[in-house]
Amino acid sequence: MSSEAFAVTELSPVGRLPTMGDVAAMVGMSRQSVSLVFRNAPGPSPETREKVLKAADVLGYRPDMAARMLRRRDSQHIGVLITVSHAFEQDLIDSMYAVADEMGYVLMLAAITPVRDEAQAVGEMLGYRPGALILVGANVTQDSMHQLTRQIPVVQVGAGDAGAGADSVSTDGAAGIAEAVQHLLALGHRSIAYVDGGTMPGAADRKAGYLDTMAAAGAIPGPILRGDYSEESGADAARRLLAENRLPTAVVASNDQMAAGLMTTLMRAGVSIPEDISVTGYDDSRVAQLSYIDLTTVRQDSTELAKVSLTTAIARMADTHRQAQNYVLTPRLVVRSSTGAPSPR
Amino acid sequence: MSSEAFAVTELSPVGRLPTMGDVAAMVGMSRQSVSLVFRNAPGPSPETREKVLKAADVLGYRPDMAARMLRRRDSQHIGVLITVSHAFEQDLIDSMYAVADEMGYVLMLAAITPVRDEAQAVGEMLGYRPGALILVGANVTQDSMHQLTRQIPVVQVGAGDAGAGADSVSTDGAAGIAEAVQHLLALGHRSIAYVDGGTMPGAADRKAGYLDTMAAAGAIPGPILRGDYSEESGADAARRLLAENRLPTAVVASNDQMAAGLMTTLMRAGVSIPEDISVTGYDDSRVAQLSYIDLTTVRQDSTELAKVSLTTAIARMADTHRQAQNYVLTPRLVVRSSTGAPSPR
DNA sequence: TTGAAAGCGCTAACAG
DNA sequence: CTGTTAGCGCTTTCAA
Repeated sequence: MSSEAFAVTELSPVGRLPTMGDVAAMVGMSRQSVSLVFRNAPGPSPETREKVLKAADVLGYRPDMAARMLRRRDSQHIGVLITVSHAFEQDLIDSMYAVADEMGYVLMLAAITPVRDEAQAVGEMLGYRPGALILVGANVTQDSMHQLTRQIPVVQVGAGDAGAGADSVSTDGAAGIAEAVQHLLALGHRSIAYVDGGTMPGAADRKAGYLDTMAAAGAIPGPILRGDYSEESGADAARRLLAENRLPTAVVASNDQMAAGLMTTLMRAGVSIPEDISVTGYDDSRVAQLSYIDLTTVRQDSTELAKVSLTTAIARMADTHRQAQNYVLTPRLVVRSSTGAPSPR
Repeated sequence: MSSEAFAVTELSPVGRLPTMGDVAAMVGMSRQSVSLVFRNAPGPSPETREKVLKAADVLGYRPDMAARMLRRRDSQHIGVLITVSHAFEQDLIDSMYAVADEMGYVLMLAAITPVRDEAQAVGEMLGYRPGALILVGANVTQDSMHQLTRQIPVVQVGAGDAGAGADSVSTDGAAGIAEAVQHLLALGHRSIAYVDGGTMPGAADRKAGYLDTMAAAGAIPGPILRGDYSEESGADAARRLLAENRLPTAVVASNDQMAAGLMTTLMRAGVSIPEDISVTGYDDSRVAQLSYIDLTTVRQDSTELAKVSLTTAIARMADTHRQAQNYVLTPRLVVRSSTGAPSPR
């Protein structure tokens, strides 16, 4: 059996990958011992481990994940659903891979795109029987979520309390936006516009933070401009502001991408930032940190979000009967050059 | 498939997903018949198919991909490696999902991130034994590529001829940039700077297109600014231009993101586009199409790239002995408002 | 169209 | 540490 396997590997231009048996044969041991080595399970001595790993390296062996997934009782796989167009999620994924690796779990990615909605992505992911699902900034209805959580542990990240039996991890949007508004109020702004995120994840909380803080300070809120977390909707908001006869002295956008679109559009129209108008964002994603945006924003700690999401998912896999938890992390204002005192009118 | 992708009628808090046997039992048929239905294989009558699918829907059944992958002789899975931070790749993934679905193949995604290099992503992907690997804008050394192509068919997308036994699909970078340069020359520009992509995929070809076209027109090339396809490196290039005592009348950037960073930085410095300086990009990704960027750029047809990449991968899976092919698609200039005639000095 | 039997590569339980 | 036995959920082959 094993010698035949070697022959195949060497002759064909695209060789079939070796199996655990090939590795075992090479080091003169049983498949089971090799299995123990690759699972990091107790048993094999350090020398044995090294010998096995070396042989595997020579052969180019890697455990077959399909076989492993099929056989394992407890899934070590976690499905992650992402929207590829939101800057913040990229940072999150990065952190998630790191954390998952450290904890001995494997991440499987599925993308939600304009032509491929949540339901499709979820359905495909379920085919792999992951131990849990992590939804990053996904828009799932309460109904679908209910059905989903009956089948598999679900952790929703970055979109507030998920309800419907799902765990959730997010930052306190109301508190974050409140910090941004207070920062502007302290600088002396009273006329502060807001760019809303509509039905996007977390948008409702953030808007509430704006309204409450303005009210508490006795400032008149508005105008409130509609948006959808995209750069273009931020640019639209800017155009609507420019169409008014007078600009507010500051704008709070409910995410960085809209803030960037808004800022750049204002700049193109000859409006200086922060001299003529101050702008804040939310997320502290890559765009906020670009030198030519340099946006005062509310930082979500992506490493922490990733860590909490994964530990929650893993805890839930171990005990499927436990209550759904809602973790709310506290965001932090990061002041950059897009905000300043209002200039006298 | 139906809209009720998450349908299930299970009672336990997190129910085990049903198997093919459960579906078969429900409709009083054999597992094999159910299997035929789910594989869209000939045999079962239309009525049988419908009955089976309906039962599956009620139970919330989906075929176990791990089992399927393990047993199938010919893999229907294709691994796609992506860098999550390049705007153009997002469009590409979108198209790929659509094309793969249409052709009956399943895509598995793995992300290359700053903390997770190509080798790691490739290694993980190989564990799933996909039929082929598609590398989107990846940076793989000739050595690694050689080892890789010995194990599995590889298609490199968007980075020119891959060599080392890999198929490749890309657009003609030299021709594309040549079009951009000719467009500027026709407008009357003679002083045209270039923002290079360094070691990034496709950068060498694009640069050659710039140099050759300038030479052919008898124009003196330069300055050539180094970059790495990131917004920030475009911004850096802008700062370096601004530090000179006089600006060129036009800048050709080797991708859209650098063009965007450059444009915005120039605008912040009070330089008008296209009045003071014209700017072109490459890719026609989402950023180029933003209303406040509205960049003249070289369009890569992501749908076509996706289609050719997948058909190539699939052809190679069917016949592993066939020669590696290098497909070169012709890009097309898209003129927007970031270019115009040079203003008299 | 269906049924029976085999087996993909691995993990898991147990006795040595 | 090894060997044995079993089986995850599916596809495949062959025979009915």
